[in-house]
Amino acid sequence: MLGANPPARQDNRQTLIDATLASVAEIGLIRTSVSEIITRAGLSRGMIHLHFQGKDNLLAAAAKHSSERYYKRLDQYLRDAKPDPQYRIEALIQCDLSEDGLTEDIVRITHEFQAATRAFPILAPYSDTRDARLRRYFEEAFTQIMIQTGETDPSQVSRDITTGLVATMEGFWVDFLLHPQDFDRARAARIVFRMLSGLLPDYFDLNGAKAPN
Amino acid sequence: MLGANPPARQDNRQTLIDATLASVAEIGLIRTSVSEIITRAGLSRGMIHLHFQGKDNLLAAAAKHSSERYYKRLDQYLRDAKPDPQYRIEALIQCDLSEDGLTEDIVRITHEFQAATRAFPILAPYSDTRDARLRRYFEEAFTQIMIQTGETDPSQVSRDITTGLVATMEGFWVDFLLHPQDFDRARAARIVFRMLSGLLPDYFDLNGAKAPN
DNA sequence: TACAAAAATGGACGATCGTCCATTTCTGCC
DNA sequence: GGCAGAAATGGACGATCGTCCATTTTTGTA
Repeated sequence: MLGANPPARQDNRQTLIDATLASVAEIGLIRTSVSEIITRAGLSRGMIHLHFQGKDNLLAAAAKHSSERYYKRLDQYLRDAKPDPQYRIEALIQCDLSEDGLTEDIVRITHEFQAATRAFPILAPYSDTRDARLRRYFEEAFTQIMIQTGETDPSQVSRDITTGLVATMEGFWVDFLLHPQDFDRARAARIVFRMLSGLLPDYFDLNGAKAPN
Repeated sequence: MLGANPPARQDNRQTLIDATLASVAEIGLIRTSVSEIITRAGLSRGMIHLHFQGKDNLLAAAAKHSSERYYKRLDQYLRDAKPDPQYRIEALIQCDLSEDGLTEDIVRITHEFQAATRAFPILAPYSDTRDARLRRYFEEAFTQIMIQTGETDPSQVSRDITTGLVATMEGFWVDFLLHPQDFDRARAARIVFRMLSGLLPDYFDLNGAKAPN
């Protein structure tokens, strides 16, 4: 029957995606087999073929879901931030280091998919979107600041600062991945703001964004 | 016979390690099977068991070899650097961004092993040694600088700057991994030195280390 | 040259992989 | 209640996985 129980169909689809992400986070992509996924999902083998036509498409859907979940959090932090660019920048940094944005599961999943791009080219579109979106938001905000400061080449300087900042945030994720128990979110934020206050002392101090004098 | 042809034995051992690293770089750890390795090495299946008792040990040996290769380059750059801490720091940065230190193969291998730590716990000791050694060298040099500047808490500040710098370098590696063709080594170095010159303007400018005034 | 030990070979093994499909179960309408 | 048709099942399939070992080849010494 057309449209018969579409919610249930979507439920099982999502259950498979959730089980895949849970498995990737817990035992890694290498050990995430079809059997492992369907066991975690509590469904039968055929479901993967029915919903995704194969394992690769399921992995892609899982990567996409993980990526979109990250976007949503980022946009939510931006909506809650003051409109001035330095506060938007602070919001992005805090989001990327927050307890709900940077979890062991999330950072593991992100890095597993990043590393697996070579073996599963289908994952490529979702493997660096974190960087891409974060970069765009940062760059827009820094360009606003550079225009305010009367910088002669606002575009180049904002691109440089953005690249450095994104790299630093990415590096903190790797740091967290390798040493989750030693990682200090507040210290990481302080370090980032120390760096920014060195570059833009009128807009940042060690505690974060500040109102221009 | 005891000691019979030990060079050849070591040759085949190293051939297996090289083949493993080449496979990991080219097709990823997931697709790096025993068959793949022995085909690349031009040896027979049994050699892995003979030399390494199993695939896991071979992977660990490959990770170790890759890690030690990184050390050697780092130490060579340090030996060639001027003794002042800012020049040592510059040397470490240049090493980590150089054309022989940061290649597509190396960065892929590094990230594959990092991500695989969960599936192969035996790889853990070699997965974050890059960070560890780089961190130690940086911190020693920054501490020297902080003592020179009369900083009240040289240890804490140098640790913070080191953590931020290592994170940034790590992030550039991820950046290079995802976009090797777009990556600009000189620009990456400039960005790092821009960051450092903001923090320590007496020791760095946009071009790198400078002699204190 | 003959011999013993190490090195190297490559096929066999059971386990597990991902895919596929014949079958059963479920669901909403006539 | 009967009937499509979709949803879901789970076993079968060939391929490939990593391991292991009986056998052959190579090597250095006696």
